[in-house]
Amino acid sequence: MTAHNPTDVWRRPERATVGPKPEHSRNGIATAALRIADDEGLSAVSIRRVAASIGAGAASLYRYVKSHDELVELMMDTVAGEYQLEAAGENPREKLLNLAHQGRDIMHRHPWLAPLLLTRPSMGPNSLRYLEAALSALATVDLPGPAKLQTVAMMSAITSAFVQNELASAPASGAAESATTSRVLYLAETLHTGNYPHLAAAMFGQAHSGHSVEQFAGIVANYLAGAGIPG
Amino acid sequence: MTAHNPTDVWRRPERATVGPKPEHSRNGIATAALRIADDEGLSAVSIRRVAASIGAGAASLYRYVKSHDELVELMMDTVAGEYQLEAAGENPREKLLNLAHQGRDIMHRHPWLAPLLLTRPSMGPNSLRYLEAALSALATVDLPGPAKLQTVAMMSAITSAFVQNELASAPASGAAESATTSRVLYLAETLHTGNYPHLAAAMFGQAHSGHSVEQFAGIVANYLAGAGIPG
DNA sequence: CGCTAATTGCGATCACCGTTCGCAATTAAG
DNA sequence: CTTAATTGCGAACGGTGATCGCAATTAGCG
Repeated sequence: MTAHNPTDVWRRPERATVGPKPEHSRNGIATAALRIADDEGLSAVSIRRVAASIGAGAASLYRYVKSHDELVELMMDTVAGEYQLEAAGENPREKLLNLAHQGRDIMHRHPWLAPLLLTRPSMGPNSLRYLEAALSALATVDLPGPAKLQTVAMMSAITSAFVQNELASAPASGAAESATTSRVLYLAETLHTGNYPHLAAAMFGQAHSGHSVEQFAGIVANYLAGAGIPG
Repeated sequence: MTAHNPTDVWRRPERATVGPKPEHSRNGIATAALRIADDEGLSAVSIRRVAASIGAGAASLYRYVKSHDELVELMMDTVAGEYQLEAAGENPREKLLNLAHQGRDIMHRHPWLAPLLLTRPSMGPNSLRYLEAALSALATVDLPGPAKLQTVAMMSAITSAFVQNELASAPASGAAESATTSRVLYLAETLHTGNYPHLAAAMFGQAHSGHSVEQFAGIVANYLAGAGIPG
């Protein structure tokens, strides 16, 4: 019956008024989880693993976090704190573009982030501060509130999707290498059958022209312009 | 050492040349898994659950599918078969828009799809046919192959992200209801603190103006126009 | 000060999960 | 008819998220 929501973490006080001093903190736990995710991927972030990495018992983590999803929520909000929100630009479009570039950098630093952002909303204080900053950049724009919200959401989605493409086609390291080559091999086989002629033609074109950053800037800027954000 | 790739399903023959007749088929398994996912969500699609639903032992499923990921791959390709690829439009932009609308409909029929499409590539025959059709719509467009590919990928990502927004803000049914109201409640609390003024203002604007379909069409059309797809 | 009530850490345990193994039964090919 | 490959599957392994109950700790109150 109690289908807990991950965002409930933010409604609970971090520290109780009575009882023994907690030996750990949300921040410490989030940082530990973050390091594991950066090093070994999100799937390595299990309750037991994180608990062990800070020298705690598995069940103890549940004093700080009510579910695994809440742990992830903590992680997401922690990295959302990496934004430099005061950074700005000449006009609304430039300001948003600035945020988008920062988002791309953050997702490159934390490869597990992009899928999460595409999959679930994050509502921690840092995430809300980011949203607030993005909307603040649109303060002078004459658009209904929900439209502004949607524009920002769409920009974030585009950013995440783009980064995920980048990461997927990046040089696979170690164990993931065989997986990637296996996929490429299968694709090569399939394309040689003669079905999918347009696909075959498209993939044999010259590799991406220009740098990835510029492509990204172009796509986002173009989207914002079309959405009515002045620049 | 053997880090299996989900796309390996498509390299194995469905049926062996010798041995007893299989009692099931990839299609039957995919259909059963699909029904479960539609009814109870993707998390209900476990090997044991699917096996039981077709009257098979858990270990038997591994004769058809080498991993849970391959099962998901089967599901994704099955729903990719719901596209009507011969449907068209007057110009490239209209043709792609047509595909985007179909994609949106499919994701509405199968709420578990959008997150998957945003998260992993699908390379089954039906998925490739879809890609081929989309690229075929761009045959007359003067753009390098990789750019066409990226445009299609971006359009799909935008579609998935948009649908996920739609589904998230849709009337939550049953058990998910409490989760949604809990989130709204937390948001209301937080906005009343006075921080996040722009956020508060944006959320109190009139609800989405116009129908969702039209917003979707506008966003996609605008993106395609900016990407240089003639219409 | 001492008592009470709340809170912490956590070992043990539960219900699942994906996956592997070994074996009996079935079948096409030589 | 024999042989070799393939199927179905019960049993088991290691791992997961989550819960429970208990001993230890602590703030606030009388």
